[in-house]
Amino acid sequence: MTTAAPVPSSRDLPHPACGEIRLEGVLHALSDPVRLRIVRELAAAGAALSCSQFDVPVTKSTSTHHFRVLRESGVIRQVYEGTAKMNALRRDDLDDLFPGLLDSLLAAATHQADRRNGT
Amino acid sequence: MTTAAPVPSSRDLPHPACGEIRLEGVLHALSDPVRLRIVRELAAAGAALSCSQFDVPVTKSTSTHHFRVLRESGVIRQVYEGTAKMNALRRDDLDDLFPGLLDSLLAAATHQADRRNGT
DNA sequence: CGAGTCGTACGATAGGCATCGTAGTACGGC
DNA sequence: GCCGTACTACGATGCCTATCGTACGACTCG
Repeated sequence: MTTAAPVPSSRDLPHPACGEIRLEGVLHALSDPVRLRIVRELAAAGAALSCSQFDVPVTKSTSTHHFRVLRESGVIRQVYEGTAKMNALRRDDLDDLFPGLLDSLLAAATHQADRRNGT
Repeated sequence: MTTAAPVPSSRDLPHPACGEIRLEGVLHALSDPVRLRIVRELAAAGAALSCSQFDVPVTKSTSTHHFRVLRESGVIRQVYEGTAKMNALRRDDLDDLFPGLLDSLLAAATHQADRRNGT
């Protein structure tokens, strides 16, 4: 099981409540190519991933920055698990707030990537 | 009639071709509250509007800037008609490139506005 | 032609932000 | 206790951008 053995490791991170998530913030978060890529990998994985498992073309400190932007805008949820920091899409919250938006965005990103890959 | 007598008035404006429209650019354009508001008004109107018909809380020169960002990102199309500059959503192009995205975005914006208005 | 309206161009300004490097903290294993 | 790993915090830097005011160009109407 994935949701029943947290042991959340004392360190906690601030997340916006559902009511605090702003559409503009989500769009801004996803308008950066690096962050869009992170979200796409996260959606493709369908599960939480540690920061180091992502394939992004920036240094660690920059990627820390991007993960924070994603968390503070409400796109992902971050939880420490030992030395690793696990990242998960807030799909349920986003689907509740903005029905269909996340799927459209992911589909659009895939569509665009396919087109640029020459079909 | 409104759609059959162009006489485009010599002044032409550069627009990105469909293939040049980037998802990141569209999201960035819509991540600004002023521009999101413009797009919502445009979608609600369902027709082209002149710049001065929008209710935005910025000066003219700033609104010129926002309209240009929207045009250069591929979200709207701008055409001169006499002294007025008509703005129209590129709904067909966007729907073709990113199916369902625009509708999800507009629905999300409306949903959020309703929630903040206290239903 | 002259005046008024609509929108632009340009410069200035202030703030935001993506990026990096370095130094440091938290945790797990030996 | 010590070391390695994972990630963070902080400061610096350079770019982008949202905002404005002012001066100007394009067009319409009298």
